[in-house]
Amino acid sequence: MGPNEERCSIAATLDVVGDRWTLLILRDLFRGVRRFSELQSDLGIARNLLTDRLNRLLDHGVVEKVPYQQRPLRCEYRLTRKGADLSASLISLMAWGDRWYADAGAPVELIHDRCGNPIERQPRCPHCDEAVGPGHIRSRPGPGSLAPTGDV
Amino acid sequence: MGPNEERCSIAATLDVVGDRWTLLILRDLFRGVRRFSELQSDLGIARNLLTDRLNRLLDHGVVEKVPYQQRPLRCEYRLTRKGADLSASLISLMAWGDRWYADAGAPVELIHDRCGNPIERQPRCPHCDEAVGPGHIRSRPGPGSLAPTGDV
DNA sequence: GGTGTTGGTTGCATTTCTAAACCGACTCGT
DNA sequence: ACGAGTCGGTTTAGAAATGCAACCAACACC
Repeated sequence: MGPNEERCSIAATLDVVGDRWTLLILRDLFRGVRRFSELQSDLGIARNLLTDRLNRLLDHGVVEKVPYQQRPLRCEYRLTRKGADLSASLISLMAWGDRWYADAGAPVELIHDRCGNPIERQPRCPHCDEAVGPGHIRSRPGPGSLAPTGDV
Repeated sequence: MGPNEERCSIAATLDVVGDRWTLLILRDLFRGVRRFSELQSDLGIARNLLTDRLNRLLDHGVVEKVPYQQRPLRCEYRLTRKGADLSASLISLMAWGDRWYADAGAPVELIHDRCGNPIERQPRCPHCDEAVGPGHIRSRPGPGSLAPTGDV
């Protein structure tokens, strides 16, 4: 897109999943909704768009098609490792919605499967062993760039 | 939208920022790009769309207009507290892009301003004191809902 | 008075999205 | 064997969103 897009991982990510429907599809896949018709009726998305978005996700290796029955051959869509790895992003978006729009409290709580305790969703500094708020994060060029530094 | 949208914080969030341009605008605001013309040329977005997206963000209280000079009165756009709070989401998206698309290493590194160490961007369990991967997160109804449970 | 900068608005062509009909492969009931 | 139903799509036509370029207003500077 713009001149500064090439070296930005946010833009790279949005090229793949930066679409309202795509993100909602991924949310449903995380929730265990995996079949075409289930996704369609759950989301209320037009069928051609659902086809298009799923194919795009297949192309990018974010989901894969897995047969759940033969004769007639029917497949469901599952997150690949790469796709599952988006959970942190969806969780962050959810955290923001919880915080700013869920007046009655979070509709859903996320918990660690092993211990049952709620999960923390803030960036944190392992060195200082504390959560790091928006105002205390800086950026600097990483191994893959020469760009200047700024605040995040 | 679909039938299951009402009580989902992800959908609520996407209603506000679930748009490719909106997320890129927010990224730029985090990076310190604040003026209309800077945003326009940096992103390569059409001016009418930029106007529209900024107004939408203003309406939702995610950004605010702050004069940076009088005569002629000119304003820049700044993140509110609510907007700044989206940093965790953008950071997660960036982390995913870094991981799956930055072959040469992350273009940008995020560090804690106080100590200069890189920030951890994974959800974690404060109880077990460890990072929690995608496969080890479960969901259950929170204080604001009656919905059934599933995996995330 | 003419030129430049900033922050827009307007109008029109192009792209994308929605809704609804249609289709192929198959199963099941009778 | 026939008709109805399910699943996973494709096609089509109209509505909405987007992109692009031109225009505009307020001012500064010279």
